[in-house]
Amino acid sequence: MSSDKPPRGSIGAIRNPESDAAIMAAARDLLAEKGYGAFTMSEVARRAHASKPTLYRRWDNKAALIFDLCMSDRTDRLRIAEQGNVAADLSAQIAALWRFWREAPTGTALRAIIAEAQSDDVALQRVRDMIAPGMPEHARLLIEAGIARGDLPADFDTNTALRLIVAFNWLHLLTGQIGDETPIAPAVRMLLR
Amino acid sequence: MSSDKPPRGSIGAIRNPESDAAIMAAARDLLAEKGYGAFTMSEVARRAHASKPTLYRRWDNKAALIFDLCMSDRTDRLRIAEQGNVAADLSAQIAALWRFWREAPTGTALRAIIAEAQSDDVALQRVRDMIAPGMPEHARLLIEAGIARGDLPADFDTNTALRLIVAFNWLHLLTGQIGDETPIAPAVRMLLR
Amino acid sequence: MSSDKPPRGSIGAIRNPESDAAIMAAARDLLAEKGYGAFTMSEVARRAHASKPTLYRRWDNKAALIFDLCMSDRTDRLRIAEQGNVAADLSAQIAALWRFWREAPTGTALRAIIAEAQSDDVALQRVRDMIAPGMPEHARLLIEAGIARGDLPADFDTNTALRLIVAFNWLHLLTGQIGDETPIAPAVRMLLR
Amino acid sequence: MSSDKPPRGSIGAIRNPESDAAIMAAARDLLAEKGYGAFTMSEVARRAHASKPTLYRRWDNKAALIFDLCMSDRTDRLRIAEQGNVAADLSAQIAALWRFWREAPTGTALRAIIAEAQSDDVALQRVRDMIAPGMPEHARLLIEAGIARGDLPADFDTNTALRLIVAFNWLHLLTGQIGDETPIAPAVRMLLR
DNA sequence: ACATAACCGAGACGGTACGTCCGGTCTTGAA
DNA sequence: TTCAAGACCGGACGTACCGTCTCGGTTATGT
Repeated sequence: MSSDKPPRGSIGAIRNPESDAAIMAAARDLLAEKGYGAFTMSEVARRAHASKPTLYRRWDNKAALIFDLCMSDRTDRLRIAEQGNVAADLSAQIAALWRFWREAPTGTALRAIIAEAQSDDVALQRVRDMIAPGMPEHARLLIEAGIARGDLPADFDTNTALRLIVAFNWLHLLTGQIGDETPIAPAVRMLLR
Repeated sequence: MSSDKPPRGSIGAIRNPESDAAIMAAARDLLAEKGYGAFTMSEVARRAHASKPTLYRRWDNKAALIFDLCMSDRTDRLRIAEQGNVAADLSAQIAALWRFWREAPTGTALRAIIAEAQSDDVALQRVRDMIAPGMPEHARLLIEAGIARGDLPADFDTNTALRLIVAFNWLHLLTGQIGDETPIAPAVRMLLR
Repeated sequence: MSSDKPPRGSIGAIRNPESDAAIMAAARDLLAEKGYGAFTMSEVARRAHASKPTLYRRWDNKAALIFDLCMSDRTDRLRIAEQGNVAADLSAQIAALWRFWREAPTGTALRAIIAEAQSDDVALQRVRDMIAPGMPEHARLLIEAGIARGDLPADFDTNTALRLIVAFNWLHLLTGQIGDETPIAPAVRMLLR
Repeated sequence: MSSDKPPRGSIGAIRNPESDAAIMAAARDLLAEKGYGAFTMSEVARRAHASKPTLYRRWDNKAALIFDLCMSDRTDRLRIAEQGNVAADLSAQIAALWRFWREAPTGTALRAIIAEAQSDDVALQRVRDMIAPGMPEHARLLIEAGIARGDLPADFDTNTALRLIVAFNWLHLLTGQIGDETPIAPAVRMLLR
């Protein structure tokens, strides 16, 4: 899964894009297999058949790499079959996100980057940018569709709702409680009235 | 602030209770002054004029100490002058909590323990216990008073609301955004209808 | 050769003298087996069942360790059976030194430390101290005995002779030519008249 | 001093002879300015507006470049006004050599190549060749003139004397003590009787 | 009165990750 | 075919922190 035996080597004076991919893949695998506690730059380098300087040429530090890992594979499996019911759709989407976090290592990566941000100001800023107003776009689109449809009042406070949704997701992620999806529906119901 | 100059020394075959306090104080100060990134067991020991074994005799590891720090000074300044308006009271209480987190190092400690919990299962369990159903008791009392008063419907989903409040607080804490209290009121309004 | 399996561990708040010995032994072995090019602090640590911080607690850097290695086992096998002939005795002594340098890793260590001194001012100063006036004491004693005996004139310039002897030894050491002892006698003859 | 701003670029299928000179000049300057510790192939390339492959196309490795540096500018300023007194002439010549080593970076280069030779067999062989019998030619000529003149006995052991002179020079060079010329005269006196 | 036992501060220890540095090789695209 | 530029691997460097361990000493308790 993480082995193209011969090291890639340089392809000239520009960075080898293969390396980026190999490193990211190795990092993803490592995070998935061993978790954040065993996530080591040296081990990532070893698995990617890369060298530590190559890693640090591309990412300032461990936190930056994990952040990229976080960002790299979002917005994929989060497409849901919308049914025109805001509450149901939003619940389904959150459940899909939780499922995604459980299956891909993205959930673990996000936990890691949030942890890292508690002692690294640069990482903190990046995390802040992740939750800018209107930010979980998928959710915003659902809500806006609901408003357009008239299911939600025209003056619905979308940004506040979105922020509460993010907060709700993070809380469950950070406490390792994204396995049980039953809390989702009541929360969504409360937010939408 | 962290100096009772003469080292305490032993008081015999039982543990010196002064040490606990001195260590906690040193830990609190260190966290307040330098933040979680510079929070080191060795430095805590040095400041407390204690030794590392003394620390580890009382706390299993760094996470346990930080957790204790978190728990030690809660539920103090969170008394607010209730006015009988659930939304206003709840907002005031959340604002008071944020203020408390800003002023005391408790906020930093909570951030630290959440970070620690991302790679330490024992810490994770402790964090989970912190947010058990009905858990921010102060808030629960306010909501229950509102239900009793009739301001909130009898079937109001208190636990879900509480969880959303916790999530909302954590999100702002973990992203270093507890300085601006304006998001509080809209969020509370959304939760209470 | 370098294995007392159980790691030594700390003996309290003072440094474990066993560690010093174990590290020095490991360093000596490594230098003898693999040479200066493969002499690595990590490898020394590994062989000594010590940790890198333990090495660096005792020696500022690689150069300091090698220097100690140099100094640790001098003036041992250099006792020769004096015959009362200054030239013969001095030649024998130099030959004994070359033999010592060949057999013990001290020769390699000295080569290493001289090399290191070319890019490390602290090491340079240490090397300078090694060759302070009157410094190869064994040789000085032989010459002084010769003066006392009347074999050498009373105004014999001992320090200059000593310095030339050191220079001669170094030249052959640094060029890997301490195996052939034939150049010794003519040189000594020239120095003593 | 090390800047011909426009990079030279290729002149086609043959090697650009300008590069050799530019690289040597850059290397010389770097060695003179920052010393051996900061002497880096990358830095030489940067200063010479050359690339590392260009360096390695012409020199096998760092040691080879430094060696060339050593050899490139010898036997220039070492002409002295001979006075027909072997001791005086030899002393003057050694002093001139030391001055040369101090002023040109050749002294530093020689220190560097000797250091390099301690962990590189090829460099070691080159260094050995530098001190082949009869090798510091300037000094040999002076001594041979002295013999011819009758100042030195016909059976004077020139090679041994030369070797001791080289050794003496190296010792002072390697210990950074070529600034004080007072030790020269006594040493020469001892070697010539 | 004295021995015991648990405490204490100090700090060294093994282990291991971090992020940096340099030597020598490789590839591109231009000349 | 050469060139400049610069990315690449490999691996050593020296630092930091965690949690453990031992020392030498102090103090309350048990005899």
